[in-house]
Amino acid sequence: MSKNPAEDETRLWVCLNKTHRAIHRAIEAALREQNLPSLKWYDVLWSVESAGPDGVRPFELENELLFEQSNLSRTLRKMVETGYLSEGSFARDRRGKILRITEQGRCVRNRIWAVYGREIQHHIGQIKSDGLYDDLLESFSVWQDRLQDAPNR
Amino acid sequence: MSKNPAEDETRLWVCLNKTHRAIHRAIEAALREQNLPSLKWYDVLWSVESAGPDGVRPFELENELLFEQSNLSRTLRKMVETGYLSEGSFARDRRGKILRITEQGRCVRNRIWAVYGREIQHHIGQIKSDGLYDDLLESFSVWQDRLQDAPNR
DNA sequence: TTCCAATAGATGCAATTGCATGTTTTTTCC
DNA sequence: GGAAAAAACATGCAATTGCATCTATTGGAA
Repeated sequence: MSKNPAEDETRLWVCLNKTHRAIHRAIEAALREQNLPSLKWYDVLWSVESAGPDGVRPFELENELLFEQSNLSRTLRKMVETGYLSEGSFARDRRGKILRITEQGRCVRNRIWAVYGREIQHHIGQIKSDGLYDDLLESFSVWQDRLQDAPNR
Repeated sequence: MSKNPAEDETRLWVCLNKTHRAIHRAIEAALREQNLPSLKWYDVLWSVESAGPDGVRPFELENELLFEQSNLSRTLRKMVETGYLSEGSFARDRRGKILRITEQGRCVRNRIWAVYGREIQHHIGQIKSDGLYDDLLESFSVWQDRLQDAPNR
C-alpha cells in the first residue's frame, strides 16, 4: 500500500530505467573498447540478416526496432556506405528500397556478437538460475502488448 | 535449452531493451505534448528535491542517475539558468557546488509528475495485479547490485 | 479518371550527446 | 612539506538525435 497510488508502479519503472541504462552503458563501453560499431548497428545487422535473402524494407526495421525514422534513414545510409548492407530498389513500390546484409556485414555482426553476447551473459546471466526468468519474460510481453495497443500518443 | 548458450539471456535483454524504449518514448512524447521539460530534467528535479534543504552535489547526482558527467554539467547549468535550481558554493571543498531546488522547480516538478505519473500507471500499472511485481523488483535489484560490483569497464 | 490522403523515405536544422581534455582544488604518498 | 595522483566540474568538438518538413509514390474515394 502506498500513499501515492502510482508509487509501486513508479518504483518498478525506476528500476527498469536504471537497470537498462546501466547495462546499456556497460555494453556500449565494451564495444567501443574493441573499436566495434554500436548496439544500434548490431540491431540493424541482426534484423537484416534475419530477414534472409529477400531482404527487408526500412519501414519494417523502423517498426521492429522502434527507431526514429530520420535516425534510421541516416544510419542505413552509413551502413550501406560502409559496406555492411546492400541496397536494392523495390519494383512493386518505387518509393521503397530493399536492404540485404553483405558478407562484410555478416562478418562484423559476428565480431560484435563475440563481445555483445559475453556482456549479456555477464549482466543478465544470473537471472536464469533464479527461476524468475519466465516471469520476467511474461511481464515484458505484457508491457509490449499494451504498448502495441496504445502507440506513441 | 538453447543452441546458443546465451540465447535465453539474450531474449530477456532484448525484451528489457524494447520495453524500456517503447515506454520511454511514450512518456517523452506525452511530456512534449504538454510543453513540459524532459524526463531527464524531472529526474534531476526529483533527486535535488529529495535531498532536502542541505542540497546535493553534482557528482552525487551523477552516481545516482547514471548520467554522463559532461551531460549533467550542462543540464544543471541550464536548469539553474531557467530558475529551477539554485547553486551555492560548498565551503569545505572549493571544487564543488551545492544544488537546491527552487520554488519554481518544485512547481514544475509537480506539473511534470501529473503527466509522468499518469503515463507510468498506464504502462506499468497492469503488472501489479499479476503477482509478478515482487519478482520483477527482485530481479532488477539483482541486476543493479551486479552492475555496482562491476562498473563501466 | 482525378483528386486527396496516406505512406516511404530523405534532409535541414537546432539541440543533445559523448569523448577527450582542461582547470582548479583536494588527497595521498614519500 | 612537496610532488604526484585523483577528484570535481567545465568546455571544445564532432557525432548523433529528434522534430519538422520535403519529395516521390501509392492507394482510395468521388
